Amino acid sequence: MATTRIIDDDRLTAVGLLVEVHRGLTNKFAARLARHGLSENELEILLRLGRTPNCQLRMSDLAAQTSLTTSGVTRVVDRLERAGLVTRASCDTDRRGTWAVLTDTGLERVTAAVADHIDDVDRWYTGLLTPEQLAALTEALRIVRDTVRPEAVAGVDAARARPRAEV
Amino acid sequence: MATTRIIDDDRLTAVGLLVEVHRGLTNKFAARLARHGLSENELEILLRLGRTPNCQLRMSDLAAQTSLTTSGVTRVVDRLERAGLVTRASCDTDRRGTWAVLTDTGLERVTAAVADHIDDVDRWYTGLLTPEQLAALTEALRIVRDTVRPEAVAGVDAARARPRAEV
DNA sequence: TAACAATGGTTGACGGCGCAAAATATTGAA
DNA sequence: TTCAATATTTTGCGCCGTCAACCATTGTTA
Repeated sequence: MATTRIIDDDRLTAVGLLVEVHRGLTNKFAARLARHGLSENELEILLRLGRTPNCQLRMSDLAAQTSLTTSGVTRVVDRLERAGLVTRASCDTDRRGTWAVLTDTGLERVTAAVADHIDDVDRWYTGLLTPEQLAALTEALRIVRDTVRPEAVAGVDAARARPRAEV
Repeated sequence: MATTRIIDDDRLTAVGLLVEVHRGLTNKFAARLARHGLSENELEILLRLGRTPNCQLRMSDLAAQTSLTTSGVTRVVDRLERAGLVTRASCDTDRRGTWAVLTDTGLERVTAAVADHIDDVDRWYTGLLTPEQLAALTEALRIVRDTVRPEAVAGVDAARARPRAEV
């Protein structure tokens, strides 16, 4: 029982803060997203598709970008397809592959959802900080991201949906 | 299908970064925690208990601090109890209430786990930044945390396990 | 004191996601 | 050609945590 003091450490509270902020934001965002019938993961997938020239991406690319498992992506896309926001198309050049393709209604839906979402982001996150604070935050996060999740860095740009870049 | 341009926004990438970092860190941490037989949530609960003078906290307090549901806390504590790291004790002053009490082996376990964990935190997070960068990051996060999750601010300090602070 | 709302905690049903094993397609080598 | 090794996606199973319904206790109001 005695007194314990190992457990208070600055580094620990630093991550703690990050985790708390993440959870807090997630909760704040969830409500409005739900009004659009979307979860955070679903929004992210739709976004990634929407950022692409042809509005399509291969399942494995989605998995790489989102740090969902491929199986996770399968299920999310299942739901989105059932909702009519995405369709699957088989890949001509490699018949193992599958494209997830954003439908027109999918594009409309994500556009509307994102508009609202950005309001929330501004309200609960970026809008709370001075430009300098935000810049510093972003810079620090980018440094951590680059070493903790290097695939994603490549992923964002290398996600050219057209001829399917070899990895 | 057409060309899409709605979807690129600085604010969006700012949250995206936060989410990516969180996921990345979570993944990095999970491996070593698993070697201690703990999940992130389990570690957090043990930590909160360990920080307390009597190594005990009420279920509802744990829920408030961790932003798990009360039912979530019930199940985590179930597991921890099954593992012998925590016991439940009924509360004399309010017989609805239940204390979660850290056992001696629980304290040992969390101490060992935290030591390793801090290494990871330093390696993948705090150690990557200059003191100034870390300070700026922490400050910005704290601002966001305070508005996004005000309960937690009170919670951390008001978590005096002794006579049970009224909320 | 009786009646009833409010609080603390647990339970059952359920959904989301990961892991590992399938199913299918591709590539390379003998 | 044929067979092994590899790559892409899906599926079976199980864990974890939420939601809503529930029981027990406490506080309040009359």
